[in-house]
Amino acid sequence: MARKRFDDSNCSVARALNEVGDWWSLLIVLHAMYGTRRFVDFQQQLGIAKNILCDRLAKLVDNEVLRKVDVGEHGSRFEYRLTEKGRDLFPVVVALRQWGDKWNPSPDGQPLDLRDRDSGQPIQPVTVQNTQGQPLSIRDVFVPSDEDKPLDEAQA
Amino acid sequence: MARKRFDDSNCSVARALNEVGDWWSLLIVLHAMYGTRRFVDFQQQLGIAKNILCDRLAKLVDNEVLRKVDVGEHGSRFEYRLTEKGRDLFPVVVALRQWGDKWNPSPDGQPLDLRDRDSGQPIQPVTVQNTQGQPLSIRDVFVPSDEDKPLDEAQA
DNA sequence: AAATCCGGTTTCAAAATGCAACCCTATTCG
DNA sequence: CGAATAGGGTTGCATTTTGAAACCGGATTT
Repeated sequence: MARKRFDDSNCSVARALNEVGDWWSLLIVLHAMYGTRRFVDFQQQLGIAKNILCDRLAKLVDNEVLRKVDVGEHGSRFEYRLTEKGRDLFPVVVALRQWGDKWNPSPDGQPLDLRDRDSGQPIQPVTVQNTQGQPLSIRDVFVPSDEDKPLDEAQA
Repeated sequence: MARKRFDDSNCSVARALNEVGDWWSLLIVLHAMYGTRRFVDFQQQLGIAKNILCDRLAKLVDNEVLRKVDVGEHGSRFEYRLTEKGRDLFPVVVALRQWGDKWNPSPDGQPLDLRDRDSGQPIQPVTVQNTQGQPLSIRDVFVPSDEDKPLDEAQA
């Protein structure tokens, strides 16, 4: 049968994965962040089948992660641009990239080097932080709950 | 034909997605972070088919995101526990969850409330930051490169 | 002894995917 | 002008992946 969907799930991670959780969508968003905007460019850079690319772009547009803009210059030209919602995936993409760099470094061995445009300094590792800006591991946090139930049951 | 794989890709996001980029793997990791450890519990909480769960758990173990521990208490019992590599996905999961909460809030309307165990205060939104701890948007960063080539071509 | 739990494997139909071949509109090349 | 090419898709079809449910085998509870 079909892949299970989570539209109605009350877990926001599941709902998020429903929009950008398949193999291609997040890579498309990543490339969009690096400046790719046109159909053919996505296709060539990703090596994705055209029908799948069509489908994913349409879904991302439906989900308002991308906007399809008719740039009527030369015949039918369109650009797929990130919306604010799409740009808001920046921390997710960077965190995932840093994780990949750390645990599956590329043979070529050049990790992501993103720099602050103002200072020219590299960015910091993406972390979960408390109000003081101190990094928190999963063991440093808890889910508050009326009945003080364990974490196992406080989620979805 | 089959889904394309990125094992050999020189893009660490692609490699990361190869390990946790399918529909179920990241949800499994999420539940593991909330404390789920046993096969049946994953199965019931996620509503995943058993054969798929087997496959995903095995892959996560292969990729050293989970460790399979034989807790020989009652017959054949195993626990799947996060490794350090798996725990290191914490910022990714939290960032994704915050994104989901922000842009696709649940009907029930209760966003993630994770709190610092020490202070009891809610955690901050996960952001990309410069060395001073200031949040950076995608427009605030650049990829340094020898030829100063545009971002479009500096990626993979 | 019978029923149940745990962790799987097997079977089989229904999707999702990838490749290649088309299509239509424009633009450029000779 | 006519032909070739580029952009952005759609269609067909074979290969995989997925999901539901059935089955399995050891151990445990009843």
